[in-house]
Amino acid sequence: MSKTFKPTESELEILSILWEKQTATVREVHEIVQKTKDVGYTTTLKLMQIMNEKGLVTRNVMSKTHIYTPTIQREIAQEQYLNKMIHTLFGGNASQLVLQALGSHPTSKNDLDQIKSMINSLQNK
Amino acid sequence: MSKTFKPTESELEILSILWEKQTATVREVHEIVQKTKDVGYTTTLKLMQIMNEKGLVTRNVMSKTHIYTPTIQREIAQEQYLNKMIHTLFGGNASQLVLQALGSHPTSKNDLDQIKSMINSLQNK
DNA sequence: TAGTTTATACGATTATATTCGTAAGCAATC
DNA sequence: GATTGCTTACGAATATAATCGTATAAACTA
Repeated sequence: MSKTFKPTESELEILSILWEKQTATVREVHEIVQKTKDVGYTTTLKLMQIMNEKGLVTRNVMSKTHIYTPTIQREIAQEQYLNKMIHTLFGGNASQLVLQALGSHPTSKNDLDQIKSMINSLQNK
Repeated sequence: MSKTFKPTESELEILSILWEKQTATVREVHEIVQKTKDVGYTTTLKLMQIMNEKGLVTRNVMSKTHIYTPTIQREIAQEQYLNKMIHTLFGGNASQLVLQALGSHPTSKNDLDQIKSMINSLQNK
C-alpha cells in the first residue's frame, strides 16, 4: 500500500502544474512557479529532483533536458485533502463544505444541473 | 487588514479543536491531540504559546490554568483553504470538488435537500 | 507544613523544508 | 576550438517547525 502521500507546500504547487500539463520540464514548471513566487531556477530544479527521489514524480532522462511526470493521481490527492479539510475545517460535515463552495464560487448552469442530478441519484438509493 | 493567516499543520490541528470546543485549556487540547499523535504535554503547551504570540489565539490568564480561545473565525479559514484547494487540486473547477465531496461522503436527505434548494436559488438569478 | 501534583515559561535540540551558489557537461554558434 | 547559453548535480546555508527537558511556582493533600 502506498503510504499516505504528503507533499510539502512547494511540492504540491509543482504537482498541480504537472497535473495540468501532464508532463513538463523543469524550465516549464519554473516559468509558471515564477509568476507567483520569486525564486531561482535551481530551487525549482532541486525541488523536482527531491520529488523524484521521493517518488512523487518520475522523469525521462533520454534527452539532456529531463521530462517530468507526476506519479500520484490527482484524484487520490483530491480525496485525501478533501477528507482532511472536511474533518479539520468543517467538523466532519461535508454538506457544509458543499454549500460554502457553491456559495462563493460561480458555477455554470450545466455544472449545477450535473450536481443536482447527482443529488437525485443519491436520494433514490 | 489581516495578513493571510497561515497556521502550520500542528497549529491548524489545535485550532480545529478550539473551534469545536470554543474554548479550552492546554490539557484539554492535549488530551485530544494525543489520541492521534504521540507527543509530550509541553509540546502542545509550547505550540499554544506560540499561537498566542502570533495572535492565532488569545488566552485568559486570570486563573493559574490558562484558557485559550481562537481568534480566527472558522469561516475565514474555511474559505481560504477551500479557495486554495479548488485552485491547486481541482484546477479551479469548484463543481468538481462538490461532486467529489458528495460522492465520497454520506450526506443526509435533509442536507441534500438544502443543497438542492441552494442550487435552485443560484439558477434563478 | 512537607510532599506531590499540575501549571507555565523558556531555552535548546532536532527535524524538515527551502533556497541558492558553484561545478561540470553538452550543444549550438561565432 | 573558444565562447555562450542552457542543463543537471549537489553540497551547504538558511529558515521554519516540532519536540522536549528543566526550572519554577501555585495549589492541593496527607
